[in-house]
Amino acid sequence: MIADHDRKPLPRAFFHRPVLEVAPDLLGRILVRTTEDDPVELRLTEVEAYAGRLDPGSHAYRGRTERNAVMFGPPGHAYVYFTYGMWHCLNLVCDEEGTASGVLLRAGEVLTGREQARGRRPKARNDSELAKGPARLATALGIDRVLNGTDVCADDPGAPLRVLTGTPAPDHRIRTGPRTGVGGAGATQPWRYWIADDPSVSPYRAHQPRRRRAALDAGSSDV
DNA sequence: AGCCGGATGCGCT
DNA sequence: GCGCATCCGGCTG
Repeated sequence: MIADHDRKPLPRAFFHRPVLEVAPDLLGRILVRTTEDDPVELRLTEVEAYAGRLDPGSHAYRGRTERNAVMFGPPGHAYVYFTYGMWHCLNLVCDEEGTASGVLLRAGEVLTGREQARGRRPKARNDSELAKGPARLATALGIDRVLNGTDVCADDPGAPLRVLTGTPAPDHRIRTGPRTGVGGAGATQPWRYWIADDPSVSPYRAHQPRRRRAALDAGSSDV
């Protein structure tokens, strides 16, 4: 259950701060996806910070392109990208306009609209798997590139995507560690944040450099 | 319970 | 062309 006084949208000023402040502060907040069907509401349990031009792990590291343009825009908007040929991931733009930082929403606990979420994620074996992982979260909420650039601070209760106040996670329940699947110079910063012992948090996976075909062929010398 | 490969499209070098 | 802010199924122990 979500109390009425926890249902206020986060003001744009919330996102108008350094990404390393915003990211942990998003834990425990409520993400609401509204469609023609029942809305799905989830409590954020895991996020990652991406620090734009300063961050080799960020899509914005090499500057502005058509794809990452939203990251350079005003805070409080959704940056949605398509990856691995089949998945979408959702980020929230932070900092000031012109500074391309964002927070990747990696996991959450579905609170309402479970039927909707389950319909979109038929392979989830239990409720805690509905949004365990960034692409699963986007799938469970029916998020795709159509929502790229959406204002998540809109006052309109019918807006497609909103972030509500919820109950922020207390500091002593927040854990930090390296970002999942990020390699190279971006791998060292502990910019992944999650709520301790929450069953919806995704397992950590280190970056896996894809071996090239030549290396694979050399490995199987007997044929 | 943990590792590995395939699926699959597109952005960027 | 390469590699990706991933997920899932199938394999091994």
